[in-house]
Amino acid sequence: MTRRTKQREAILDALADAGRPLTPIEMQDAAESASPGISQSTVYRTIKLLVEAGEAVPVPVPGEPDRYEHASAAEHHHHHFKCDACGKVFDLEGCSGSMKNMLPEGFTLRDHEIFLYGDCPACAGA
Amino acid sequence: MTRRTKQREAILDALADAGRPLTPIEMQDAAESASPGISQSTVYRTIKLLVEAGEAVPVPVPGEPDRYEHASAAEHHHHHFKCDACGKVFDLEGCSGSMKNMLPEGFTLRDHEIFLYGDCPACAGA
DNA sequence: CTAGTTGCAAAGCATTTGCCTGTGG
DNA sequence: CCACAGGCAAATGCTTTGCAACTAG
Repeated sequence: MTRRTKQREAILDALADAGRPLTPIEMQDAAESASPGISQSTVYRTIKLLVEAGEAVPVPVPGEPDRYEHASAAEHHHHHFKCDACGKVFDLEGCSGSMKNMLPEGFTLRDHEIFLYGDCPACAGA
Repeated sequence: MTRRTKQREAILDALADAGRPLTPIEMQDAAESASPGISQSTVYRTIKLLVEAGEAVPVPVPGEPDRYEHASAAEHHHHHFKCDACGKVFDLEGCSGSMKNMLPEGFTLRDHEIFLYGDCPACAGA
């Protein structure tokens, strides 16, 4: 039912190698060398499959299309950083703690998402 | 150059009255009674104008289209809560503090965004 | 073999833009 | 008056889907 094809390997490898969340376009570019001519439909379909299979995790980015990261990155609670200059999203370790003190009366808390913005080392240096 | 029309008043009033960030669709619905037949183009064009004029502020929601809130709500630093059940976004007071401890070596911090998820009082009660 | 996969092109959505009519000042 | 605004519809940009050809197992 889940067949092993070079397109799927290319996409999963791209995610694993990147070490950071990728957009569908970035995945397609990264997969292009391992599987030339790979189509966008395949990229999107494969993303959906990988997410359902738990091998990839969607990373919602405020105001932008979702990115996706390899499941191994999602094993621990973490957040993300987006570079103002190059637009890349990076993983951040840790979490500043509970958000409960921000919650008004009557609301229940299930999860939270934190995004930091600034410059990544490569761009800050330039 | 900025003409006062009933469509623009309807949209600005909708934002002011809502007291929480609205999607373009929600704005159109809310403006419908004050300005029947208002078109989507007008809603989007007006949003853009209001944002440029500083009367409305975009609220980026992870994985979803932007919402917008009235400028008065953005005068102080705050974050947002999204209800899992009804999908509405609410303003939250305060901020749990600095995020600098999450930042790896070499990154610079400009801003941050926090989103909490759970149930709002209306939905949690039901 | 043959059901799962792929590529292409068309279809969907949300948002933007062009164009011509309408109207605020 | 007449330049700014509004409504409609076509155009975008991103993502999904239908379909016929292809291929892994």
